[in-house]
Formats: sequence, C-alpha cells, structure tokens
Amino acid sequence: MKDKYDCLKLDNQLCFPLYACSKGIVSAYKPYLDKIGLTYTQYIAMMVLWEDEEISFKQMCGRLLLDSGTLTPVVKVLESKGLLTRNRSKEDERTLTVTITDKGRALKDEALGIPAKMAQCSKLDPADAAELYRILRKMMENL
Amino acid sequence: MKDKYDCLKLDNQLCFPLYACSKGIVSAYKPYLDKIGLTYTQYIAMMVLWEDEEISFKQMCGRLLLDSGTLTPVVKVLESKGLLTRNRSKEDERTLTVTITDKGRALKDEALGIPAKMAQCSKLDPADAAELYRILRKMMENL
DNA sequence: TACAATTAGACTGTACACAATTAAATTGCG
DNA sequence: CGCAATTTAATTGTGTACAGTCTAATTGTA
Repeated sequence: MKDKYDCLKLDNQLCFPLYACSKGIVSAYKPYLDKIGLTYTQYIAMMVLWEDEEISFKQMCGRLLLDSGTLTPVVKVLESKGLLTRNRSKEDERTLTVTITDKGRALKDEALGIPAKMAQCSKLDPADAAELYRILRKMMENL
Repeated sequence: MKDKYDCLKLDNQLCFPLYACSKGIVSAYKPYLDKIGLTYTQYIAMMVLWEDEEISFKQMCGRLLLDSGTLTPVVKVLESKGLLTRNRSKEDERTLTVTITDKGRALKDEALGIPAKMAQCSKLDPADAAELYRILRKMMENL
C-alpha cells in the first residue's frame, strides 16, 4: 500500500496546509480590511506604526520580515493615503524614518474590531489556537 | 499594563506567524527546488501530476486551491519545460486536460529527497509537526 | 585624510495571487 | 428546437514577494 513516492503526495505535506491556511486567512481578512481601505500587507505595516509611531524603514522591514523591494511600494502607498510620512534622517541621510500621521492614528480605532472578527472566522477552539501559536513561533525562530 | 489596543499588536496576532512561516518554508525550499529547476508553485503543481498523471485543469485548481489566473501561467511554463502537455478534452472543448510527460515523470525521482530535507530544516520535533498538521487541516476545512 | 568596505533604500526582473471580465462551449428549460 | 444561463479557461489589472543590482551615504582603516 505504501510506496516510496508517498512523501511526495500533497496530502502528506506539512508545507502545503501552511501555505493554504496562510492564503486563506489573508483572504478572510479582506472583507474587513476593505472597510478601512487597507490590504493585508498595508494592515500589518500600520500595525507596526500603531505600536511604534516612529520607526526606521529598516526596522520596519525586520519586524515584518519583508525586504525593501516589497515594503518600499507598500509604504509609498500608505504615504499617498496620508497615513504616514517618509523622511530622511538628519543624522544619517541613508536612513528613512517612517512616522504615523493623525489620520493613521485615527485608523487604529476603526481597526479595533478586526482581530475579534478574525478569531471567530478561523473557528479554532482556544486550545488549538494557542498550540498553533506556540508551534508557529518556534518554527519562526528556526527559519 | 494592558490596553484596548493590545489585540492590534503584531506579537498578539495568530495570522502573522502563519503568514511568516508560510513564506519562510517556501523560501527554505528554494535551494532544493532550484536544483530541479522548479519554483514552489510549480513543484506543488507537479505533485498533483505525480499522483494523478492526467487531470483536468479545473480539478488541478481545486486541489491546489489556486484560481485559473494563477495556475494558467504556471501550467504554461511547465508545458514549455516539457514536463506536461495541455490538451482540450474531446467530450467538452471547454475543459483543458493536463497530462504528465515522461520527462515530468522522471523528475519525480529527482524530487524524492526533498521532503526529508525540508523536515530537517523546520526543526520541529515529530509531535509538534503532527499537532501543527492536525490543526492546519482543521483550519483548512473552516476556510 | 584618501579610499575600500559596508550599509540603507530604491529599482528591475521574475513569479505568484486573486478579483473581475471576457469568450467560447455546453446545458437546461420553455 | 432556440436561447438564456452556466461552465471553463484565459486575460487584465492591482498588489505582493524576493533575488539581484545600483547609488548614495557612512564607517573603518592604513
């Protein structure tokens, strides 16, 4: 019944459900994020600024685990929406400082209901959610 | 210590580690997939054909949870690499039948070592890996 | 102090990923 | 039978995502 190719079956992969769930969750966010006019990537970028209102672009890349090629256009779009400003640092002209605006800060309150809505939609019981969180955190450290 | 905005912190999200691990695993595959000349998306598409050597395009989309806009170019690239053929069904001209070639079948043996290499790289103990798999599967059904 | 090495962002090219639309083929119903 | 509704891929447009490259600014060192 078992053959040497079993390890190549989609159903036996750990990576595929991970990849599918990641896309699934991001798309589940869409209706809620549409209401506040953000994409998922823009949302997590704003999340960084909701926590630290001023941060260097480089640090932002590190927190989000995104490279400059991805984050540069995202931050420019957020700037064009008036949610943040981009300025070169006085001490080091290479460094780009990203700062939240009043409008960006105001959006925080609009986003407040989203995490609860998302928790419902995954339909995981709290124990599974906690386990998942624990294992994914461990995995992140190894990658 | 706790404020109402805690739920909007990146560290308190379940989605973000999921999204980060998904990207992390896919990028961990890269060196191994480079050796056989496939991207991750191309790899999972070939996985479907390694299991079912002939399948309709529509079914393939369903198995991979990808829509036609994503999979059409992927399958065309795999065709150009000579790993599969694309043919319209005789019974229903709308249906595209995707069939593995000898070259595609041969690639299966080259890919055989990859899953084991990936299991090492995630560095999860078997118990955690099994738990993760179980929870992600449950989540997939709910999404 | 010159100048090599490093660092920070931006840019280019390739590859997804999905929503929305389109076109062709087929089906179903009056 | 005739035509509206449905189905299947393909296409278009927007938005990531990352490798590789480039430029400008800064740092380290002889």
